Amino acid sequence: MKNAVKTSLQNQSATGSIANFYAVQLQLLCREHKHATSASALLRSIHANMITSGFSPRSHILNNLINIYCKNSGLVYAKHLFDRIPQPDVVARTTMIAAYSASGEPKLAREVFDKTPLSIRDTVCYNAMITGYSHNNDGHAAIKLFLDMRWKNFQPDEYTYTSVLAALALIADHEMHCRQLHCAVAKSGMANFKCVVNALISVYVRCASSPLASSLLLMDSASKLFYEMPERDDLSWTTIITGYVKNDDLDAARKVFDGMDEKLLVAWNAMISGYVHKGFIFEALDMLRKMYLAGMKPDEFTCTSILSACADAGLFLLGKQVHAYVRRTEEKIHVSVYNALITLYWKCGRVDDARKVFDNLVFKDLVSWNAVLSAYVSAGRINEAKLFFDEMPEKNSLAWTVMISGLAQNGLGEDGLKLFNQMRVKGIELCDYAFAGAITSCAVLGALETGCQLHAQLIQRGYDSSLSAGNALVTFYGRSGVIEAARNVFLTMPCVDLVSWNALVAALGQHGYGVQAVELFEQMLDENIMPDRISFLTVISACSHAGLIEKGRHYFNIMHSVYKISPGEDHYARLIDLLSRAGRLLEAKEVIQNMPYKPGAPIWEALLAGCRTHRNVDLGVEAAEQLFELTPQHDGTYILLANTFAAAGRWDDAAKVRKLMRDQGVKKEPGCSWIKVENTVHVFLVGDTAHPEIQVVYNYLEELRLKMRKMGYVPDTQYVLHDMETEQKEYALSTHSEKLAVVFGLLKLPRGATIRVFKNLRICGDCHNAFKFMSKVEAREIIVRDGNRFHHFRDGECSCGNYW
DNA sequence: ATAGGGTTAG
Repeated sequence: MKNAVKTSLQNQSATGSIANFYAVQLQLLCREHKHATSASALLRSIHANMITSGFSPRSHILNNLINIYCKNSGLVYAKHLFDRIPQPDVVARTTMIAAYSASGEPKLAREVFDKTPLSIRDTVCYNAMITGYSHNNDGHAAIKLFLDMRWKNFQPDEYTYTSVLAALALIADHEMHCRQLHCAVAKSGMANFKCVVNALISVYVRCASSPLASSLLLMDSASKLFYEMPERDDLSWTTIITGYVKNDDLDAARKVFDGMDEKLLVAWNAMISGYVHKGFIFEALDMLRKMYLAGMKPDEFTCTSILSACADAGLFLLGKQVHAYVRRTEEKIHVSVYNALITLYWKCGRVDDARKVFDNLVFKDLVSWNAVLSAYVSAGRINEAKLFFDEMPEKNSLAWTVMISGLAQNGLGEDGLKLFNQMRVKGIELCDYAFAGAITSCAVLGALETGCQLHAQLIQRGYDSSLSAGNALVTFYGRSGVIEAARNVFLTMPCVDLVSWNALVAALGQHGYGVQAVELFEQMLDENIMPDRISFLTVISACSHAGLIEKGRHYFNIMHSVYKISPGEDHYARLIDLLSRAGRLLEAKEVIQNMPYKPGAPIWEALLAGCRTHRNVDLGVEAAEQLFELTPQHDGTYILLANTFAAAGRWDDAAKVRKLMRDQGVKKEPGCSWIKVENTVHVFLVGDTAHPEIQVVYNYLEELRLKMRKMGYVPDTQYVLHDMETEQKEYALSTHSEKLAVVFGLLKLPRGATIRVFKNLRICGDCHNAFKFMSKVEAREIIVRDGNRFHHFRDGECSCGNYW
C-alpha cells in the first residue's frame, strides 16, 4: 500500500487531472492510515507538493486532507487547515469535532459544533458530537445533546442510537435502566440494526458489573439478546465474551469462545486478559500456546496481558522474553507494553530498573506515572512516592487512591485521611479502593467513629461487595476491637481471599481470642487456602497473646517443613516474643543463638520487652547492648532498659539510664511525651506513679501544658499513666485504683473528666474492674493502653483500637 | 464526516 502511494507520487506527471491525482493519493493514504506509521510524513509531503505545484484544493479534497491529518495525530495541521477555510462545510466541521473528541478535547469539539449553523447541521454532525461525549466519559452530556437533537427535529439513525446507547452504558447502574432502554430500542424499530443490538448488549454488560445490579440476571439477558440475533458479527461475539470476562464468569466466556468458528484475535486477547485478571496464570499461558498453534500472532494487547501475568507470578525471565519478542516484531512503541514492563520490574523487586524504563519512555501516559507511583509505594519508599505524586502532571482517582493506601500502609493514617478528604473536596470520583485506603487509615489511627461513617457511605454507594473495601473493613474492625463487626463483614463478603482470612485471624488474635484465631486458621487450612508468610506472622502472634506456646512453636516449625516458607526475621521476632512473654527467656536466648543468620533489632527488642516483664536484668542489659549497636535511634531501647531496671526495683539504675538519655540529647523526654491524634493531645507519663519522682514528672507536665498552650493546643485533662508495676498483673486494675486515685488527686482533675490510663495490659477482659474503678475516681471514660493498642471504656461499653 | 470489542497502574 505504502508503495502504491509512492509510485503514484512519482507518476504525478503521467496523471491526467491534478485534482483527481490528489484525491486518489489521499484515498490510498486514507485506506492504509491504520497501519502506516509514517503516514503523517507522507501526508505532509503530499500536502507540500500540492502547495508548491500551486494547486488549490476544492472542498472535498480539503476535507479529506483534514480528515487524514486528524487520524495521523496531525491535529495541529488539521486545525491550521480548517481555520483557513472561510466557510467550512458540515463535513469538515464534523471531522474536526471527531478529531477533537478523539484527542480528549470535548470542549473544543463543542465549540466547533456550536459554531455550526443549524441550517447546515445534520444527523452525522450530531452523532459525532454525541460520540465525542461518550468517548470522554460524559454520558449525561451525550444524552442531553440527543434530547436537543430530537427537540430540533433531527432524525436519529442507527449510529445515533449506537452512540447514545454507549453513553447510557456509562451511566446505567440499575437493572431497570436496561429494561427500559431495551423497550425503547424495540419501539424505535432500531432493533433490526446489528450495531444497535450490539450496543444494547454492551449496556447490559456494563450494567451487570455495577455493584447495584445483579450481574447474573443481566448477563443472562445479554446472552439471550446475543443468541436471538439473526446474524452475529465479530463485534457481537467479542462483546458477549468480554462481557462474561468482565463479570468474572470465565467459564461462560470460554463456552462462547469455544463456539466461535473463526476465533478473532480480540477474542483470544479477551480470554487471556480474563485469565490473567483472575490470577489463572497457567490458563493464560496455555491460551497463549493454543493461540500460537492456531497460527495467530500475538499483538501488543496479548503481550501486555502476558507481561502482567509474568509480573503477578514473578516470572521475570519469561517477561523479559516477551519484551524481546515485542522489540523484535513491533515497529511502533506501544506505551501499554512498556507500562506492563514497568510493573514487571517493580513486582520482581527492581524498583530502580522500573524507574529507568519510565525515564527512557518518550511518550508517557497516566498509567506509566501510576505504575511508578505504585512501585515506590509498595516498596515502602513513601517519601519518594510523595515527591513523585506531587510531580505528576495530572492525577486520576487511581493515583490518589494509590497514594492514600500507600500512606496508610506506611503508618501515616492522618496523611491518608487528609488526602482522602482533599479528594472528596476536589470532586474526584471516590471508588471502592479510595474508601479502602481511607478505612485503612482509620485502622491505623484507631479512629473508630470515622471508620464507621465510611463503612456506612460504602454501603450507600453499593461498594460493600468490594473485596478490597471488605478486607480494609475486616482489618479496621479487627484493629478497633469490634470483633463481631469484623466477623460480620467477613461472613457477608461475596468472595474472600487470603488477605481477608489473615485479617480476621489477626483480629481474633489481637484481642485475646487466641483459641478462636487458631481455630479459624485451621479452618482456612482445611479449605485448602495456602497460607503465606503474613498468615504465619499472624497466627504465631495470636498464640503469643493467648499464651499458646506449644501451638505457636508448632506453627513456626511447619511453616518451613510443610509450607516451604522460610522464616524471616519478623517470624523469629514473633517466636522470641512468644517465648519471652511467657517468661521462657532462656529458651528464647537459645533460639536466638541458633538462628541461621545474625539476629537484628526486632529480635532483641522482643527479648528485652520480655526481660522487663519478667524482671531479668542481666539478660535485659545484654539485649539492650545489642540494640545500642544495631540501631541508630536509641530512644526506645533507653526507655525499655530504664523500665527493666525500675521493674526490678533498681530505681537508681533506672535514673542513671534516664540521665544518660538526657545527656545524649534524646528528643523523647524521659518522664513524659505527647502526641497529637486527631484533635486531642495525649500526654504520656512514663514512670512509676508511686515513686517520689512523680512530683518531678508533674512539674514537667505543667511545663508541657504551658508549651502546648503557646503552640495553640488546648490541653485538656487527659493524662496518661504508664504504670509498669502493673505489668504482670494483667487483670489487676482495681488493686491499683487507690494509687491512681491519689495520683489523679495530685493532678487536680475536675470531677467527671476524661481519664486516659495507659497501662501495659495485654488482654482486656476485665471490664467489671474497669468500670468499678471508673466510678471510684468519678471518671466518665477510661482508656487503657497496651503498646500501640488501647481499650476504651465508656457508658458501660468497652471497645479497642490502635493508637497510631 | 459519525458507532459498537481487546491491553497496562491498586
